[in-house]
Amino acid sequence: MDKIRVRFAPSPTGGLHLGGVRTVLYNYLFARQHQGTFILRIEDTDQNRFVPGAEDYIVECLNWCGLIPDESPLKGGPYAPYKQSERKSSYQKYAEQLVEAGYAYYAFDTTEELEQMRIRFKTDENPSPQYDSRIRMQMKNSLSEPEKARQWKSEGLPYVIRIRMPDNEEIHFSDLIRGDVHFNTGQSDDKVLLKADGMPTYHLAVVVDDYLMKITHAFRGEEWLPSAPAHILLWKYLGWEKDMPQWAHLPLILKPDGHGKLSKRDGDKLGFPVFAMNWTDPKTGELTAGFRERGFLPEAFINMLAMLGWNAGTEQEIFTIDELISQFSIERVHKGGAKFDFEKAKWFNHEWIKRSSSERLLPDVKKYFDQAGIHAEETLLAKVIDLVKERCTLLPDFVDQASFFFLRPAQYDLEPIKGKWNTDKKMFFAEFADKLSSIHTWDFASIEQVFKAHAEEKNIKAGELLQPLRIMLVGGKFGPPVFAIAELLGKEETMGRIKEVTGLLGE
RNA sequence: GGCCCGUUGGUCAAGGGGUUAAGACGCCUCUCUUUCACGGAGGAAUCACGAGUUCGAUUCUCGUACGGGCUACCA
Repeated sequence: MDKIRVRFAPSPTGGLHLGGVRTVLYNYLFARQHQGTFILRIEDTDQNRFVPGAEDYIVECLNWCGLIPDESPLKGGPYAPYKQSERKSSYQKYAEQLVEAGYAYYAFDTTEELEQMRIRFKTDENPSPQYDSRIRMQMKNSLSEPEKARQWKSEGLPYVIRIRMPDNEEIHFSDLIRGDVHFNTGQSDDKVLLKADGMPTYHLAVVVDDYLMKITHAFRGEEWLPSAPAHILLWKYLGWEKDMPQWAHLPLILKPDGHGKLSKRDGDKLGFPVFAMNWTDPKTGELTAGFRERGFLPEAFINMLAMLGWNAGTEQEIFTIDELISQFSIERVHKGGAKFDFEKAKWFNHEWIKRSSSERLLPDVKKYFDQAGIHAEETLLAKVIDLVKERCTLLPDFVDQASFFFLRPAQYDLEPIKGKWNTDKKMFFAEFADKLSSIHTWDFASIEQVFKAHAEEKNIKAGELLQPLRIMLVGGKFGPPVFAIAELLGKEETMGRIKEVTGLLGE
Protein backbone atom coordinates (compact mmCIF):
# COMPACT_ATOMS: atom_id res chain seq x y z
CA MET A 1 0.00 0.00 0.00
CA ASP A 2 1.14 3.50 -0.77
CA LYS A 3 2.32 5.75 1.96
CA ILE A 4 -0.56 7.26 3.90
CA ARG A 5 -1.13 10.93 3.14
CA VAL A 6 -3.87 12.99 4.78
CA ARG A 7 -4.67 16.64 4.80
CA PHE A 8 -6.42 19.32 6.76
CA ALA A 9 -7.84 21.83 4.34
CA PRO A 10 -9.33 24.84 6.08
CA SER A 11 -10.59 27.97 4.50
CA PRO A 12 -8.91 31.00 6.09
CA THR A 13 -12.08 32.90 6.86
CA GLY A 14 -11.90 33.31 10.63
CA GLY A 15 -11.14 31.55 13.87
CA LEU A 16 -10.55 27.83 14.17
CA HIS A 17 -13.58 26.10 15.57
CA LEU A 18 -13.14 23.23 17.99
CA GLY A 19 -14.68 20.89 15.47
CA GLY A 20 -11.98 21.96 13.05
CA VAL A 21 -9.30 21.14 15.56
CA ARG A 22 -10.83 17.73 16.06
CA THR A 23 -10.68 17.13 12.32
CA VAL A 24 -7.02 18.11 12.39
CA LEU A 25 -6.45 15.81 15.32
CA TYR A 26 -8.02 12.76 13.72
CA ASN A 27 -6.03 13.40 10.55
CA TYR A 28 -2.86 13.83 12.55
CA LEU A 29 -3.38 10.73 14.67
CA PHE A 30 -4.13 8.64 11.63
CA ALA A 31 -1.04 9.91 9.81
CA ARG A 32 1.28 9.37 12.75
CA GLN A 33 -0.09 5.94 13.49
CA HIS A 34 0.68 4.82 9.96
CA GLN A 35 3.96 6.68 9.62
CA GLY A 36 2.18 8.75 7.05
CA THR A 37 2.27 12.40 6.09
CA PHE A 38 0.04 15.13 7.46
CA ILE A 39 -0.51 18.08 5.18
CA LEU A 40 -1.95 21.53 5.72
CA ARG A 41 -3.54 22.94 2.60
CA ILE A 42 -5.14 26.35 2.61
CA GLU A 43 -8.37 26.48 0.65
CA ASP A 44 -8.56 30.16 -0.17
CA THR A 45 -10.44 29.99 -3.42
CA ASP A 46 -13.06 32.49 -2.35
CA GLN A 47 -11.53 35.90 -2.69
CA ASN A 48 -14.60 37.56 -1.24
CA ARG A 49 -14.22 35.78 2.03
CA PHE A 50 -10.53 36.35 2.47
CA VAL A 51 -9.76 37.46 6.02
CA PRO A 52 -6.32 38.85 6.75
CA GLY A 53 -4.53 37.07 9.55
CA ALA A 54 -6.70 33.98 9.45
CA GLU A 55 -4.03 31.79 7.92
CA ASP A 56 -1.39 32.76 10.46
CA TYR A 57 -3.94 32.20 13.16
CA ILE A 58 -4.61 28.65 11.94
CA VAL A 59 -0.90 27.89 11.87
CA GLU A 60 -0.52 29.21 15.39
CA CYS A 61 -3.42 27.08 16.60
CA LEU A 62 -1.77 23.99 15.17
CA ASN A 63 1.48 24.96 16.85
CA TRP A 64 -0.21 25.46 20.17
CA CYS A 65 -1.87 22.07 19.88
CA GLY A 66 1.34 20.42 18.77
CA LEU A 67 -0.29 19.14 15.60
CA ILE A 68 2.45 20.18 13.23
CA PRO A 69 2.01 19.44 9.54
CA ASP A 70 4.77 17.75 7.57
CA GLU A 71 3.93 19.76 4.47
CA SER A 72 2.33 23.19 4.52
CA PRO A 73 2.46 26.63 2.91
CA LEU A 74 5.08 27.64 5.47
CA LYS A 75 7.16 24.49 5.34
CA GLY A 76 6.71 23.71 1.69
CA GLY A 77 7.00 20.16 0.41
CA PRO A 78 7.13 18.09 -2.74
CA TYR A 79 3.67 19.18 -3.87
CA ALA A 80 3.97 22.91 -3.28
CA PRO A 81 2.34 25.34 -3.39
CA TYR A 82 -0.06 24.42 -0.57
CA LYS A 83 -2.32 27.38 -1.03
CA GLN A 84 -5.04 27.00 -3.61
CA SER A 85 -4.95 30.63 -4.69
CA GLU A 86 -1.38 29.98 -5.80
CA ARG A 87 -2.44 26.89 -7.70
CA LYS A 88 -5.12 28.74 -9.65
CA SER A 89 -3.67 27.99 -13.08
CA SER A 90 -3.73 24.25 -12.56
CA TYR A 91 -7.48 23.89 -12.20
CA GLN A 92 -8.73 25.33 -15.43
CA LYS A 93 -7.36 22.63 -17.70
CA TYR A 94 -9.13 19.94 -15.72
CA ALA A 95 -12.38 21.84 -15.96
CA GLU A 96 -11.90 22.22 -19.70
CA GLN A 97 -11.03 18.55 -19.97
CA LEU A 98 -14.35 17.73 -18.35
CA VAL A 99 -16.20 19.97 -20.78
CA GLU A 100 -14.55 18.32 -23.73
CA ALA A 101 -15.47 14.91 -22.45
CA GLY A 102 -19.07 16.02 -22.01
CA TYR A 103 -19.04 15.76 -18.25
CA ALA A 104 -19.27 19.50 -17.74
CA TYR A 105 -20.49 22.57 -19.58
CA TYR A 106 -20.27 26.32 -19.78
CA ALA A 107 -23.00 28.31 -18.11
CA PHE A 108 -23.58 32.00 -18.72
CA ASP A 109 -26.41 32.73 -16.31
CA THR A 110 -25.97 35.89 -14.32
CA THR A 111 -26.52 36.08 -10.60
CA GLU A 112 -29.83 37.79 -11.26
CA GLU A 113 -30.92 35.09 -13.65
CA LEU A 114 -30.09 32.44 -11.11
CA GLU A 115 -32.14 34.25 -8.53
CA GLN A 116 -35.04 34.49 -10.95
CA MET A 117 -34.78 30.81 -11.65
CA ARG A 118 -35.07 30.03 -7.95
CA ILE A 119 -38.16 32.17 -7.71
CA ARG A 120 -39.69 30.91 -10.94
CA PHE A 121 -39.40 27.24 -10.10
CA LYS A 122 -40.18 27.54 -6.46
CA THR A 123 -43.23 25.54 -5.43
CA ASP A 124 -44.53 24.11 -2.20
CA GLU A 125 -43.13 20.73 -3.15
CA ASN A 126 -39.81 22.21 -4.15
CA PRO A 127 -38.99 25.24 -2.02
CA SER A 128 -35.37 25.39 -3.10
CA PRO A 129 -35.02 24.56 -6.80
CA GLN A 130 -31.58 23.60 -7.98
CA TYR A 131 -29.67 24.07 -11.18
CA ASP A 132 -30.00 20.41 -12.10
CA SER A 133 -30.79 17.96 -14.86
CA ARG A 134 -34.46 18.92 -14.79
CA ILE A 135 -33.99 22.58 -15.50
CA ARG A 136 -30.57 22.99 -17.03
CA MET A 137 -32.06 23.00 -20.52
CA GLN A 138 -34.05 26.08 -19.62
CA MET A 139 -30.99 28.02 -18.60
CA LYS A 140 -28.25 29.79 -20.53
CA ASN A 141 -25.53 27.25 -21.12
CA SER A 142 -23.62 25.30 -23.70
CA LEU A 143 -26.00 22.38 -23.40
CA SER A 144 -29.22 24.28 -23.93
CA GLU A 145 -27.87 26.67 -26.53
CA PRO A 146 -24.61 25.36 -28.00
CA GLU A 147 -24.46 27.86 -30.81
CA LYS A 148 -25.10 30.90 -28.72
CA ALA A 149 -22.78 29.65 -26.06
CA ARG A 150 -19.92 29.54 -28.50
CA GLN A 151 -20.68 33.09 -29.47
CA TRP A 152 -21.04 34.31 -25.89
CA LYS A 153 -17.77 32.72 -25.05
CA SER A 154 -15.98 34.35 -27.94
CA GLU A 155 -17.52 37.68 -27.03
CA GLY A 156 -15.95 37.33 -23.64
CA LEU A 157 -19.11 36.97 -21.63
CA PRO A 158 -18.37 35.73 -18.13
CA TYR A 159 -19.14 32.08 -17.61
CA VAL A 160 -18.74 29.29 -15.13
CA ILE A 161 -18.16 25.62 -15.72
CA ARG A 162 -20.69 23.30 -14.19
CA ILE A 163 -20.61 19.56 -13.75
CA ARG A 164 -23.30 17.72 -15.66
CA MET A 165 -24.85 15.40 -13.14
CA PRO A 166 -26.46 12.30 -14.64
CA ASP A 167 -30.27 12.20 -14.43
CA ASN A 168 -30.50 8.94 -12.68
CA GLU A 169 -27.43 7.09 -11.62
CA GLU A 170 -26.76 5.30 -8.37
CA ILE A 171 -23.56 6.35 -6.69
CA HIS A 172 -22.31 4.52 -3.71
CA PHE A 173 -19.17 4.53 -1.73
CA SER A 174 -17.84 3.10 1.45
CA ASP A 175 -17.29 5.52 4.28
CA LEU A 176 -14.80 4.44 6.93
CA ILE A 177 -17.19 5.54 9.65
CA ARG A 178 -20.62 5.01 8.15
CA GLY A 179 -20.11 2.03 5.90
CA ASP A 180 -22.02 1.97 2.64
CA VAL A 181 -23.62 5.25 1.64
CA HIS A 182 -25.60 5.75 -1.52
CA PHE A 183 -27.15 8.51 -3.52
CA ASN A 184 -29.02 9.02 -6.71
CA THR A 185 -27.38 11.61 -8.91
CA GLY A 186 -30.75 12.95 -10.00
CA GLN A 187 -31.02 14.62 -6.61
CA SER A 188 -27.81 16.57 -6.94
CA ASP A 189 -27.40 19.88 -8.69
CA ASP A 190 -24.94 20.79 -11.41
CA LYS A 191 -22.38 22.28 -9.07
CA VAL A 192 -20.16 25.06 -10.28
CA LEU A 193 -16.65 23.75 -10.76
CA LEU A 194 -14.88 26.80 -12.07
CA LYS A 195 -16.08 30.26 -11.11
CA ALA A 196 -16.30 33.25 -13.40
CA ASP A 197 -13.13 34.66 -11.88
CA GLY A 198 -11.21 31.58 -12.94
CA MET A 199 -10.95 30.19 -9.43
CA PRO A 200 -12.16 26.68 -8.79
CA THR A 201 -14.87 26.01 -6.25
CA TYR A 202 -14.15 23.67 -3.37
CA HIS A 203 -15.64 20.81 -5.36
CA LEU A 204 -13.11 20.95 -8.17
CA ALA A 205 -10.18 22.07 -6.07
CA VAL A 206 -10.58 19.35 -3.48
CA VAL A 207 -10.45 16.53 -5.98
CA VAL A 208 -7.73 18.02 -8.15
CA ASP A 209 -5.51 18.75 -5.19
CA ASP A 210 -6.23 15.52 -3.40
CA TYR A 211 -5.22 13.74 -6.57
CA LEU A 212 -2.14 15.86 -7.26
CA MET A 213 -1.03 15.63 -3.65
CA LYS A 214 -1.63 11.89 -3.56
CA ILE A 215 -4.02 12.03 -0.63
CA THR A 216 -4.97 8.52 0.46
CA HIS A 217 -7.60 9.27 3.12
CA ALA A 218 -9.96 12.21 3.29
CA PHE A 219 -11.50 13.04 6.66
CA ARG A 220 -13.96 15.89 6.81
CA GLY A 221 -17.12 16.99 8.55
CA GLU A 222 -20.46 15.34 8.00
CA GLU A 223 -21.75 18.51 6.35
CA TRP A 224 -19.86 17.39 3.24
CA LEU A 225 -21.75 14.16 2.82
CA PRO A 226 -24.36 15.57 0.42
CA SER A 227 -21.70 16.79 -2.00
CA ALA A 228 -19.76 13.54 -1.90
CA PRO A 229 -21.48 12.10 -5.00
CA ALA A 230 -20.32 15.04 -7.09
CA HIS A 231 -16.78 14.56 -5.82
CA ILE A 232 -16.84 10.87 -6.55
CA LEU A 233 -18.11 11.51 -10.05
CA LEU A 234 -15.30 13.99 -10.57
CA TRP A 235 -12.72 11.41 -9.58
CA LYS A 236 -14.29 9.10 -12.08
CA TYR A 237 -14.68 11.64 -14.90
CA LEU A 238 -11.12 12.81 -14.53
CA GLY A 239 -9.99 9.24 -14.90
CA TRP A 240 -8.52 8.97 -11.43
CA GLU A 241 -10.98 6.61 -9.83
CA LYS A 242 -8.38 4.09 -8.76
CA ASP A 243 -6.53 6.82 -6.85
CA MET A 244 -9.56 8.12 -5.01
CA PRO A 245 -8.93 8.51 -1.28
CA GLN A 246 -10.95 6.62 1.25
CA TRP A 247 -13.59 8.81 2.81
CA ALA A 248 -14.52 9.33 6.40
CA HIS A 249 -17.22 11.83 7.29
CA LEU A 250 -16.86 12.90 10.90
CA PRO A 251 -19.90 13.50 13.09
CA LEU A 252 -20.73 17.07 14.00
CA ILE A 253 -20.17 18.71 17.36
CA LEU A 254 -23.53 19.97 18.59
CA LYS A 255 -24.77 22.75 20.83
CA PRO A 256 -25.05 21.71 24.49
CA ASP A 257 -28.54 23.13 24.77
CA GLY A 258 -31.15 23.03 22.11
CA HIS A 259 -30.16 21.71 18.74
CA GLY A 260 -27.88 22.21 15.81
CA LYS A 261 -24.18 22.41 15.30
CA LEU A 262 -22.07 24.31 17.72
CA SER A 263 -21.33 27.85 16.63
CA LYS A 264 -19.18 30.58 18.08
CA ARG A 265 -22.32 32.39 19.15
CA ASP A 266 -23.24 29.53 21.48
CA GLY A 267 -19.96 30.04 23.28
CA ASP A 268 -20.63 33.71 23.84
CA LYS A 269 -24.12 32.96 24.99
CA LEU A 270 -23.24 30.12 27.34
CA GLY A 271 -19.90 31.42 28.51
CA PHE A 272 -17.36 29.01 27.09
CA PRO A 273 -14.83 29.15 24.28
CA VAL A 274 -15.54 27.63 20.88
CA PHE A 275 -12.33 28.57 19.09
CA ALA A 276 -8.94 27.10 19.89
CA MET A 277 -7.46 30.51 20.58
CA ASN A 278 -8.82 34.02 20.90
CA TRP A 279 -9.84 35.41 17.56
CA THR A 280 -10.48 39.03 16.78
CA ASP A 281 -12.36 39.73 13.61
CA PRO A 282 -10.26 42.34 11.81
CA LYS A 283 -13.33 43.97 10.33
CA THR A 284 -15.67 44.24 13.27
CA GLY A 285 -13.10 44.03 16.04
CA GLU A 286 -15.31 41.40 17.63
CA LEU A 287 -13.46 39.00 19.92
CA THR A 288 -14.32 35.33 20.12
CA ALA A 289 -12.85 33.53 23.12
CA GLY A 290 -10.39 30.67 22.80
CA PHE A 291 -9.54 27.67 24.91
CA ARG A 292 -5.92 28.68 25.16
CA GLU A 293 -6.66 32.05 26.71
CA ARG A 294 -9.28 30.55 28.96
CA GLY A 295 -6.47 28.62 30.60
CA PHE A 296 -6.59 25.21 28.98
CA LEU A 297 -3.53 23.07 28.55
CA PRO A 298 -3.14 21.96 24.94
CA GLU A 299 -2.73 18.37 26.16
CA ALA A 300 -6.14 18.57 27.84
CA PHE A 301 -7.78 20.31 24.92
CA ILE A 302 -6.56 17.62 22.55
CA ASN A 303 -7.50 14.84 24.93
CA MET A 304 -10.99 16.23 25.35
CA LEU A 305 -11.47 16.62 21.61
CA ALA A 306 -10.24 13.10 20.92
CA MET A 307 -12.92 11.72 23.24
CA LEU A 308 -15.67 13.76 21.63
CA GLY A 309 -16.83 11.16 19.15
CA TRP A 310 -14.23 8.50 19.68
CA ASN A 311 -13.23 6.10 22.43
CA ALA A 312 -10.79 3.25 22.70
CA GLY A 313 -13.42 0.79 23.89
CA THR A 314 -11.68 0.65 27.26
CA GLU A 315 -12.26 2.68 30.38
CA GLN A 316 -9.28 4.90 29.74
CA GLU A 317 -10.18 8.54 29.31
CA ILE A 318 -6.93 10.35 29.89
CA PHE A 319 -4.61 9.93 26.96
CA THR A 320 -1.30 11.45 26.03
CA ILE A 321 -0.85 12.27 22.39
CA ASP A 322 1.38 9.21 21.99
CA GLU A 323 -1.27 6.98 23.49
CA LEU A 324 -3.80 8.49 21.14
CA ILE A 325 -1.51 7.87 18.18
CA SER A 326 -1.16 4.22 19.03
CA GLN A 327 -4.76 3.56 20.01
CA PHE A 328 -6.82 5.73 17.68
CA SER A 329 -8.88 4.05 15.02
CA ILE A 330 -11.15 5.77 12.57
CA GLU A 331 -13.57 2.84 12.62
CA ARG A 332 -14.33 3.49 16.27
CA VAL A 333 -15.43 7.05 15.59
CA HIS A 334 -19.11 7.53 16.35
CA LYS A 335 -21.69 8.07 13.69
CA GLY A 336 -23.87 10.38 15.71
CA GLY A 337 -23.04 13.95 16.65
CA ALA A 338 -22.01 14.78 20.21
CA LYS A 339 -23.29 17.66 22.28
CA PHE A 340 -20.43 19.67 23.65
CA ASP A 341 -20.17 19.67 27.45
CA PHE A 342 -17.99 22.40 28.88
CA GLU A 343 -18.07 20.87 32.37
CA LYS A 344 -16.45 17.75 31.02
CA ALA A 345 -13.92 19.83 29.12
CA LYS A 346 -12.94 21.50 32.38
CA TRP A 347 -12.65 18.11 34.03
CA PHE A 348 -10.10 17.05 31.43
CA ASN A 349 -8.07 20.16 32.11
CA HIS A 350 -8.23 19.60 35.85
CA GLU A 351 -7.00 16.06 35.38
CA TRP A 352 -4.15 17.24 33.21
CA ILE A 353 -3.12 19.93 35.67
CA LYS A 354 -3.12 17.40 38.50
CA ARG A 355 -0.97 15.00 36.50
CA SER A 356 1.47 17.56 35.13
CA SER A 357 4.76 18.29 36.81
CA SER A 358 5.54 21.73 38.17
CA GLU A 359 8.23 21.99 35.48
CA ARG A 360 5.61 21.54 32.79
CA LEU A 361 3.20 23.94 34.43
CA LEU A 362 5.65 26.63 35.48
CA PRO A 363 5.97 28.68 32.27
CA ASP A 364 2.23 28.75 31.71
CA VAL A 365 1.39 29.57 35.31
CA LYS A 366 4.09 32.23 35.43
CA LYS A 367 2.37 34.06 32.58
CA TYR A 368 -0.78 34.44 34.59
CA PHE A 369 1.11 35.80 37.56
CA ASP A 370 2.88 38.26 35.28
CA GLN A 371 -0.46 39.30 33.86
CA ALA A 372 -1.74 39.89 37.37
CA GLY A 373 1.31 42.02 38.07
CA ILE A 374 2.60 39.61 40.71
CA HIS A 375 6.26 38.80 40.68
CA ALA A 376 6.50 35.09 41.36
CA GLU A 377 10.03 33.85 41.90
CA GLU A 378 10.39 30.59 39.98
CA THR A 379 11.92 28.31 42.59
CA LEU A 380 9.19 29.19 45.01
CA LEU A 381 6.52 29.13 42.33
CA ALA A 382 7.45 25.58 41.38
CA LYS A 383 6.91 24.44 44.97
CA VAL A 384 3.68 26.39 45.20
CA ILE A 385 2.39 24.80 42.01
CA ASP A 386 2.81 21.33 43.44
CA LEU A 387 1.00 22.40 46.57
CA VAL A 388 -2.04 23.94 44.93
CA LYS A 389 -2.44 22.25 41.56
CA GLU A 390 -5.12 19.83 42.66
CA ARG A 391 -7.28 22.86 43.46
CA CYS A 392 -6.87 24.38 39.99
CA THR A 393 -9.16 23.54 37.11
CA LEU A 394 -8.05 26.26 34.73
CA LEU A 395 -4.66 27.96 34.61
CA PRO A 396 -5.88 31.32 35.98
CA ASP A 397 -7.03 29.49 39.11
CA PHE A 398 -3.39 29.36 40.18
CA VAL A 399 -3.43 33.10 40.74
CA ASP A 400 -6.52 32.87 42.94
CA GLN A 401 -5.18 29.87 44.79
CA ALA A 402 -1.63 31.02 45.31
CA SER A 403 -1.13 34.75 45.04
CA PHE A 404 -0.94 34.96 48.85
CA PHE A 405 2.39 33.17 48.69
CA PHE A 406 3.87 36.16 46.94
CA LEU A 407 1.78 39.01 48.23
CA ARG A 408 0.20 39.75 51.58
CA PRO A 409 -3.54 39.46 51.28
CA ALA A 410 -5.07 42.82 50.46
CA GLN A 411 -7.84 41.96 52.85
CA TYR A 412 -8.60 39.27 55.37
CA ASP A 413 -11.86 37.43 55.78
CA LEU A 414 -12.16 37.99 59.51
CA GLU A 415 -15.80 37.00 59.87
CA PRO A 416 -15.22 33.31 60.65
CA ILE A 417 -12.90 34.12 63.58
CA LYS A 418 -14.39 37.30 64.99
CA GLY A 419 -17.20 35.59 66.85
CA LYS A 420 -14.92 33.30 68.81
CA TRP A 421 -12.11 35.73 69.27
CA ASN A 422 -11.02 36.49 72.83
CA THR A 423 -8.10 37.70 74.90
CA ASP A 424 -6.70 34.22 75.39
CA LYS A 425 -6.48 33.70 71.67
CA LYS A 426 -4.96 37.08 71.13
CA MET A 427 -2.34 36.23 73.73
CA PHE A 428 -1.74 32.89 72.12
CA PHE A 429 -0.95 34.36 68.72
CA ALA A 430 1.19 37.16 70.09
CA GLU A 431 3.32 34.63 71.96
CA PHE A 432 3.23 32.11 69.15
CA ALA A 433 4.68 34.64 66.74
CA ASP A 434 7.57 35.21 69.10
CA LYS A 435 8.16 31.53 69.64
CA LEU A 436 8.44 31.00 65.90
CA SER A 437 11.55 33.10 65.82
CA SER A 438 13.37 30.49 67.84
CA ILE A 439 12.80 27.71 65.33
CA HIS A 440 16.08 26.60 63.81
CA THR A 441 14.89 24.33 61.01
CA TRP A 442 11.96 26.13 59.44
CA ASP A 443 9.78 23.37 58.14
CA PHE A 444 6.29 21.91 58.36
CA ALA A 445 7.02 19.60 61.29
CA SER A 446 8.82 22.13 63.47
CA ILE A 447 6.20 24.79 62.98
CA GLU A 448 3.42 22.35 63.74
CA GLN A 449 5.22 21.12 66.81
CA VAL A 450 5.70 24.61 68.24
CA PHE A 451 2.10 25.44 67.48
CA LYS A 452 0.70 22.38 69.20
CA ALA A 453 2.97 22.62 72.20
CA HIS A 454 2.02 26.22 72.73
CA ALA A 455 -1.67 25.50 72.33
CA GLU A 456 -1.42 22.82 74.96
CA GLU A 457 0.47 25.13 77.26
CA LYS A 458 -2.26 27.76 76.93
CA ASN A 459 -4.89 25.07 77.23
CA ILE A 460 -6.66 25.95 74.00
CA LYS A 461 -7.79 23.32 71.53
CA ALA A 462 -5.55 23.38 68.49
CA GLY A 463 -8.59 23.10 66.26
CA GLU A 464 -9.88 26.45 67.43
CA LEU A 465 -6.64 28.09 66.51
CA LEU A 466 -6.05 26.53 63.11
CA GLN A 467 -8.76 28.44 61.33
CA PRO A 468 -7.58 31.85 62.60
CA LEU A 469 -4.00 30.97 61.69
CA ARG A 470 -5.08 30.04 58.19
CA ILE A 471 -6.89 33.30 57.70
CA MET A 472 -3.91 35.23 59.01
CA LEU A 473 -1.64 33.60 56.46
CA VAL A 474 -3.96 33.16 53.52
CA GLY A 475 -6.61 35.81 53.93
CA GLY A 476 -9.45 33.35 53.58
CA LYS A 477 -10.76 29.85 54.20
CA PHE A 478 -8.96 28.01 51.44
CA GLY A 479 -5.63 26.63 50.39
CA PRO A 480 -3.26 23.81 51.29
CA PRO A 481 -2.39 22.72 54.84
CA VAL A 482 -1.50 25.74 56.99
CA PHE A 483 1.90 24.59 58.13
CA ALA A 484 2.92 23.86 54.55
CA ILE A 485 1.96 27.42 53.75
CA ALA A 486 3.96 28.77 56.66
CA GLU A 487 6.96 26.75 55.57
CA LEU A 488 6.98 28.29 52.10
CA LEU A 489 6.14 31.74 53.38
CA GLY A 490 9.25 31.74 55.53
CA LYS A 491 9.73 32.70 59.12
CA GLU A 492 9.70 36.47 58.79
CA GLU A 493 6.63 36.66 56.62
CA THR A 494 4.71 34.16 58.72
CA MET A 495 5.43 36.11 61.88
CA GLY A 496 4.64 39.37 60.14
CA ARG A 497 1.22 38.23 58.98
CA ILE A 498 0.30 36.79 62.37
CA LYS A 499 1.22 40.04 64.04
CA GLU A 500 -0.56 42.15 61.47
CA VAL A 501 -3.84 40.30 61.75
CA THR A 502 -3.63 39.91 65.50
CA GLY A 503 -3.35 43.68 65.64
CA LEU A 504 -6.27 44.04 63.27
CA LEU A 505 -8.51 41.94 65.49
CA GLY A 506 -8.11 44.03 68.62
CA GLU A 507 -9.14 42.47 71.93
C1' G B 1 -40.45 20.18 0.58
C1' G B 2 -36.43 16.83 -1.43
C1' C B 3 -32.00 14.05 -0.52
C1' C B 4 -28.57 12.15 3.02
C1' C B 5 -26.98 10.94 8.00
C1' G B 6 -28.17 9.72 12.83
C1' U B 7 -30.94 8.01 17.80
C1' U B 8 -28.18 3.64 24.88
C1' G B 9 -29.18 8.00 31.74
C1' G B 10 -29.20 15.51 31.77
C1' U B 11 -24.12 15.02 28.90
C1' C B 12 -19.91 11.84 26.88
C1' A B 13 -20.42 6.74 26.18
C1' A B 14 -19.18 0.66 26.54
C1' G B 15 -21.90 -3.35 25.00
C1' G B 16 -24.50 -6.16 21.16
C1' G B 17 -29.83 -11.93 20.64
C1' G B 18 -30.21 -14.43 27.17
C1' U B 19 -25.97 -9.02 31.24
C1' U B 20 -27.76 -6.75 37.91
C1' A B 21 -27.11 -2.64 30.53
C1' A B 22 -19.97 -0.96 32.02
C1' G B 23 -17.34 3.53 32.90
C1' A B 24 -16.81 9.01 32.98
C1' C B 25 -18.80 14.22 33.64
C1' G B 26 -22.48 16.67 36.41
C1' C B 27 -25.86 16.15 40.73
C1' C B 28 -26.85 14.04 45.82
C1' U B 29 -25.20 11.33 50.48
C1' C B 30 -21.33 9.60 53.46
C1' U B 31 -16.00 9.49 54.46
C1' C B 32 -10.94 11.54 54.78
C1' U B 33 -9.17 16.55 56.04
C1' U B 34 -10.60 21.17 62.25
C1' U B 35 -10.17 25.26 55.47
C1' C B 36 -10.89 24.58 50.22
C1' A B 37 -9.68 20.82 47.14
C1' C B 38 -7.79 15.84 46.11
C1' G B 39 -8.75 10.83 47.39
C1' G B 40 -12.31 6.84 48.99
C1' A B 41 -17.46 4.60 49.50
C1' G B 42 -22.41 4.85 47.96
C1' G B 43 -27.03 6.88 45.43
C1' A B 44 -30.70 8.73 41.78
C1' A B 45 -30.87 8.40 36.40
C1' U B 46 -30.77 5.15 30.07
C1' C B 47 -31.69 1.21 25.47
C1' A B 48 -37.36 6.88 21.14
C1' C B 49 -41.97 4.17 19.57
C1' G B 50 -44.64 0.18 16.83
C1' A B 51 -44.62 -4.16 14.25
C1' G B 52 -41.84 -8.47 12.51
C1' U B 53 -37.93 -12.52 13.04
C1' U B 54 -36.89 -15.58 17.44
C1' C B 55 -37.97 -19.86 22.82
C1' G B 56 -36.02 -14.87 23.90
C1' A B 57 -34.91 -8.56 21.54
C1' U B 58 -31.59 -2.79 23.85
C1' U B 59 -28.93 -5.75 20.14
C1' C B 60 -31.37 -8.22 13.66
C1' U B 61 -35.39 -6.38 9.78
C1' C B 62 -39.12 -2.99 8.37
C1' G B 63 -41.92 1.09 9.42
C1' U B 64 -42.99 5.56 12.44
C1' A B 65 -41.38 9.50 15.34
C1' C B 66 -37.69 12.70 16.62
C1' G B 67 -32.98 15.15 15.83
C1' G B 68 -29.23 16.85 12.54
C1' G B 69 -26.80 18.08 7.79
C1' C B 70 -27.18 19.74 2.74
C1' U B 71 -30.16 22.13 -0.77
C1' A B 72 -24.60 29.34 -3.24
C1' C B 73 -20.08 31.45 -8.80
C1' C B 74 -19.05 29.61 0.66
C1' A B 75 -16.12 26.22 2.36
